[in-house]
Amino acid sequence: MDAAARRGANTPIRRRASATRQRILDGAEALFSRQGYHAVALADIATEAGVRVALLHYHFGTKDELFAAVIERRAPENVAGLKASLAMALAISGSRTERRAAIIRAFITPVIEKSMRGGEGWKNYIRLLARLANLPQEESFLSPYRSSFDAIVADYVDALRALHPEMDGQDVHWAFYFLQAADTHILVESGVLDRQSAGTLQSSGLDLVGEKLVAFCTAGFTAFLPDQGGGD
Amino acid sequence: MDAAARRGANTPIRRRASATRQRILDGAEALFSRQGYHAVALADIATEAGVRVALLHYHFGTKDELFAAVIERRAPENVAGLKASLAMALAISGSRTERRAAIIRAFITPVIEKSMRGGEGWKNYIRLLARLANLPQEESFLSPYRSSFDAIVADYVDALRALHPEMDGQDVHWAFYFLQAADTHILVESGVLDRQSAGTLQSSGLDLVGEKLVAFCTAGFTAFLPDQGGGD
DNA sequence: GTCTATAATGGGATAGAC
DNA sequence: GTCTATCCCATTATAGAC
Repeated sequence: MDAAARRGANTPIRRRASATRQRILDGAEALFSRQGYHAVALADIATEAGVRVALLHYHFGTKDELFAAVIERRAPENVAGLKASLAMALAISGSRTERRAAIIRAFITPVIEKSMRGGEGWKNYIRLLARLANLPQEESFLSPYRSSFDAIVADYVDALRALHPEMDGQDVHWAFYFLQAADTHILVESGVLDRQSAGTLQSSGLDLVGEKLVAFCTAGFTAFLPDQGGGD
Repeated sequence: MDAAARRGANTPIRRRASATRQRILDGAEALFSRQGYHAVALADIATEAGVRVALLHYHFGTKDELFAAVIERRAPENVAGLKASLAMALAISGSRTERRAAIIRAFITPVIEKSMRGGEGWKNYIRLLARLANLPQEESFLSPYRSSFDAIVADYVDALRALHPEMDGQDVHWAFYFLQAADTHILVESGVLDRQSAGTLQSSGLDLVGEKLVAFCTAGFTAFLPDQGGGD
């Protein structure tokens, strides 16, 4: 039986099944990202997706496995986006400060881009990842995703080290760590900024937040440059 | 009946009750900080505290109320520490960069101090607060604590504004927002740095992390200073 | 693939004895 | 104040009809 024959026989069912799977993943993604793993019941997800609870088990197995499926669905595209973004940034010329800013921007903006203009699903996915990044070591969900993400982070750190050979290698790690820390926090949209600025600033306007963060972090790196006099 | 008589009659019982309450709070604090609200069962807390589940209800009511009690126990001391720390920082003289660093350090170090040298309870408490700070707006636990914390943050922002009148007022908010974002992340001890640096750096050594973060953020603020040429 | 029905356990909360 | 016993609802997961 060749591919065409197989598809001819199975397409209608496969289509519907696949659509159902996507809707379940969408619902799970939305709820997990807003309430966290433990606060969400499978019944909630089923309602959100407009299906019966038994279907979740049929398509994905246990709750843990469904969660993992949510994480893994968009992971490759997300990592690929970061990889491509870094490659483009490395092609940019200019002063070292400009090139440093380009690398940092290349890390921050693709994720914001997906969150702001990738549709509701991406927005939820990014928030979910950011949430997970803010969990203590003890809670180790998403183990599979971590390795590929850490690998791409290593590429960014290497790029910054190559740009600043005069900088202590460990300090580059520290700086990038703080960058990531701030980045993951803003992507959760905790609302602290909105409250503390009494509404004059909005943390949900991620485009602006991202640009401000790039500026802040680019300047932050200068803390670890040797000769930075910085007097006044 | 005067205070002495009342105490004379009730002290033994009150003592024991109070000790029990503290042990329950300690256990709840430890588990909530490591696993989050929803992942922790009252039975877990009871076991951790070495008491029966019914006692949790007797002393604190519902699970929500127990959680609130955990937050509120150390909140006043924590806020008072930040307030005192800011006052001391404002008395420091030096260059504007030095004074900016002093204010930033005054925000970061007292919390680290409590986490590192305040005993296991404080360590757990700080991690719990940091966890909560990384939650989306939707999940609004700790509402009572927030207002007092936001008030002290406002004091820090005001101090930085006074120090840098040439800086756009909103940019000061942005910078302090990023500072807080990075700070809350490191206090969770997510372990990302440890993984990404292959163990050569440890995010659990909060004293060092704090000093690096102060340096990074102090430099980060210069992004929003008007005339910063920063060429190379 | 999707449904109904149900098993099996877990978890928050209360009553009442001591 | 602390204990035992228990209620009752929520939740995960499976079995089997369609």
